Amino acid sequence: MPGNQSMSEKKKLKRSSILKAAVKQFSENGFAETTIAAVAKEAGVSFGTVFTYFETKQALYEAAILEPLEEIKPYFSEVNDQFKGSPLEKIKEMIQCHINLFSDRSEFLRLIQQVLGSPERFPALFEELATFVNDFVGSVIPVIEEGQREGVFYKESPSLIAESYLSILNGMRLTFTDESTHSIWNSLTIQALRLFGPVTK
Amino acid sequence: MPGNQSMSEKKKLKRSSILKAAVKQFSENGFAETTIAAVAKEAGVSFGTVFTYFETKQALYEAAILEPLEEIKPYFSEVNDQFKGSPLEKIKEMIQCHINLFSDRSEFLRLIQQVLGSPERFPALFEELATFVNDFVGSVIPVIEEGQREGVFYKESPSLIAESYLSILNGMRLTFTDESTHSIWNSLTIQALRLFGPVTK
Amino acid sequence: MPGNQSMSEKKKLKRSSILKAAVKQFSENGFAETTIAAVAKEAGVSFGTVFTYFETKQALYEAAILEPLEEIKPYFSEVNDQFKGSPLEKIKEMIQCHINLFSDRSEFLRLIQQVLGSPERFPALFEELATFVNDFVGSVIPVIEEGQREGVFYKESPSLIAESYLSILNGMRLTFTDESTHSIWNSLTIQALRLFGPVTK
Amino acid sequence: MPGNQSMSEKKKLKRSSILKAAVKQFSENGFAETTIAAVAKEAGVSFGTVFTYFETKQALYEAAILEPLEEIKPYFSEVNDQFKGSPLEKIKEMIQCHINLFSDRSEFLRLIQQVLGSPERFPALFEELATFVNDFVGSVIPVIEEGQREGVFYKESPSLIAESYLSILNGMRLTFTDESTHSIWNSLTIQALRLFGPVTK
DNA sequence: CATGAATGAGAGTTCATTCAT
DNA sequence: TATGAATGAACTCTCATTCAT
Repeated sequence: MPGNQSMSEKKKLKRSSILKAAVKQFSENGFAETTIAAVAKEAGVSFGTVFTYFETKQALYEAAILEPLEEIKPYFSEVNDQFKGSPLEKIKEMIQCHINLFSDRSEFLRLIQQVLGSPERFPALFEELATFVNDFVGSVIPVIEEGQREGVFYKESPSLIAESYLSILNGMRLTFTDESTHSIWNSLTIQALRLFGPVTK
Repeated sequence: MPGNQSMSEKKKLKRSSILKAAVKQFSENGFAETTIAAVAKEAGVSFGTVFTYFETKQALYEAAILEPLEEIKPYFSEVNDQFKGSPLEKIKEMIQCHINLFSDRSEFLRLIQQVLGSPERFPALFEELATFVNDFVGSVIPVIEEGQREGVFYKESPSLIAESYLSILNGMRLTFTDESTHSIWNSLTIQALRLFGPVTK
Repeated sequence: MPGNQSMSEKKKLKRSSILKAAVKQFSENGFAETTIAAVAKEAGVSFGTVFTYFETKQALYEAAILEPLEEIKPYFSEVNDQFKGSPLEKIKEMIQCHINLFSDRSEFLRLIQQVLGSPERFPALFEELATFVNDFVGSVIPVIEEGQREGVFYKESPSLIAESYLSILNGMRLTFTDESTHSIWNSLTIQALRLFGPVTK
Repeated sequence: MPGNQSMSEKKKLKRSSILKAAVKQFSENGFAETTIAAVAKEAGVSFGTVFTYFETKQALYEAAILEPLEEIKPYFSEVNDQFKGSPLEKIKEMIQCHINLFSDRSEFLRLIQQVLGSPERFPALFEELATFVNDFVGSVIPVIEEGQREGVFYKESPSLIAESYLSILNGMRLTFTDESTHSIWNSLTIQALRLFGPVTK
């Protein structure tokens, strides 16, 4: 029955508008200082409706983090396959891609940093992020090693390089709060690249 | 009168034990999910006593950030004077110093990151931190410029170098949560240095 | 839909039962010594429900005063029109009417006196009452003046007469706390009347 | 020893300055919303000192009412003896005296009205005031009766006359908040007198 | 399914009172 | 005696969650 179909569509839309509102509110005000009522208002529904789609506030918070995380994951996996060219070119492309991501999705990244900053408070989410980090590190190491064999990357522990790269990504989101200016983000690319190898130009 | 002296001593001790407890609790649980009662318990006083020393929870939070910030400030100012040797040596020393600081004072740094992550929520504190960042950048730029003239640092915008350095410092605190292992922190020094210039060894 | 109607009915009933309880509690214990919990208990609801209908304790207090004041207003306006006969008969009737009101609604009148006794504490409410007084005085003056022309009322400033009449009304509520005995209230009518003119019998 | 003497003097002064401050604060803010700290500040002492002179807040409140009441009592007793002339003259003088008292001591009278308005809250004080009222009524009745025999006062229950007189006194304090203008208070004298008998001029 | 009234646990804050100095 | 730091009872208000409509 097409009626069912369209109703299901409607419901999905409503659910995702709530989730979007949740990302916004949680990222601005944190878990505790975000009220379900504020999320509902932002999403244009009554607060009772939020509970129709998400059992508890905690569940909403987890969904607001885990679902966007799934969207982001592809950009951090299969590094060797999805980017093309020499190791240096692959990493350059990857950084460009990540920087774009980070400059666009500042709200979601604030959420990530809330979790990273409160491991005891959100253990399950933190674990999920740790796995994400490990997967990325595992995925990028082969590229780094190849670059090292080619002599273009520092002879440094590949995992350390990968982790310092994640550090600067995260740190940039804290340091450059005025997200908009893409020019700055672009010029950060080369700084990130310098964690991998000496890049003069 | 020595009585006055010792009473004032006692009071200062109590105040600082409350402040220390506040740093711990706020850093673990954030502003909203930290209760005054928990701080009081941690400090070994009744919750009423907390209000003897700090007018409101907000004031306690601000003190927990601003007072340690004052202690930290010297390490981020007068870079050119307080570190010795060539520009490369100065920066190396500076990084070593900052990394030690960051690895030791993880609680306080979490607080900083809470503020950086919620500029709208804590505008006054955020402004304070922005000033701190600007002062540091202003203080380190001459050293970078000298290193650039010597040809050991990248010909990159000095302020961009300085800010990317702060980014990696901040980001490291998020990425390496298990603070203890100093060995990791040490090996991060070289990665930070590589934001300034090509460092092979 | 009758369902809507009845729900709205139910809510109005609950709201007014809370308001009634508030009048009782506030009049007995004053603003500060009345707890929302006590009002809720008296009204047979949980204290959270009180906040569903009144935003703050202060708002509840204001409603407890202003809403009954609206009910009372008609008895103090259009004096010339609503009471019949000669000026003396009009005033006599009016006093009778007011005395009945005052002897019946002692709780509400205590609230009024709390506000009159704390103008700095409740400035908005006080202003409202001042307006009420002025309106009454303005409304009764023509009747007094007519009585003066007829020679049955004292040749005294009409507004002074009106205000002294309000004074005795208010004062009676303080002096005769054991409200019940209507006989006393009745015999007070003549005393009030004597503020207007010489009444022998 | 004169030292003792003067210390005792000093103490009495301090006690009375606290009491004076208490009358002011309690009359403005009521019992519950007056803090000991505010009284202490007004009196220029530390709040600990207040407890040196008055055991509890309640005791301070009672003293703030009962001690001025003692000062006032003489003006409400022995009416027949302390005022001179015919009954009409006596009553006229008495009213003048009371009106002066009421217009001068508005703070204290607000306290009285707080107690009259909350008999359940301050039963002991209320009882004290009831006795005061009874004593006054008993003291003034003979004068009224004499005036009635002379034919200048209404043939009305003397106690009712006395009580309605107290009512108007009390009510005036509520109605005329802007205490200062003595002219108004003076013109109120005649209105009060009209509760006793017909007074044309 | 959507709504929002009802509930009450929980938190910040105030302040009388105690008591060591 | 004077002081003010320490304490904790008590109160207002918020808000997640439930559930009847």
